[in-house]
Amino acid sequence: MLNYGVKNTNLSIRFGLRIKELRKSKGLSQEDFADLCELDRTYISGIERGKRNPSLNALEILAKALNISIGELFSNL
Amino acid sequence: MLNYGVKNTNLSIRFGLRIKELRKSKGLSQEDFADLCELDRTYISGIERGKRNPSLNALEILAKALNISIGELFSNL
DNA sequence: ATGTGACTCTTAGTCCGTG
DNA sequence: CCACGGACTAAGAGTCACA
Repeated sequence: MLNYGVKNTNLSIRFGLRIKELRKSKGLSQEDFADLCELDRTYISGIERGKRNPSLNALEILAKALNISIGELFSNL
Repeated sequence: MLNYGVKNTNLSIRFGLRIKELRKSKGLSQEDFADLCELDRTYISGIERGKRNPSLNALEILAKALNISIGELFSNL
């Protein structure tokens, strides 16, 4: 895999912004959203800031909490 | 995160089949495809068998090698 | 309400091989 | 050409105290 040790890749940044936008459109705080996902608040924060590289499993959890498909997580990306 | 230690989740199985289908539609062997992705042959094999839980970064690599968007990886899923 | 560094534990992903 | 395993290193999951 390329990009060893590099956080803040373009994709993770754009993905984080997308999650933030989707979360806000539901009127949820990071904490509310984290509870919905049964994930830690700081983990959500890390994703939204592009500091995390979530797994397929995590994507599924995020999508379910937002009531959209995984594919839709990547619309406008 | 729930589902510790559980491989073979429904999603990873379906996703693996989707990757396999997309790879074959390009007439590529697992090894050819792995080389294209600059990923390990056994890792691709694991993904297709639903034994792996690829990261967002890995999804991007797979999508690029297949010349489709990440969202399209999840069409018909 | 959120950002952030640092931490432990587990997994992602590699590299060697076999049938 | 592919499924599958063992052993390994780098990175992700998940959490905390503090700003």
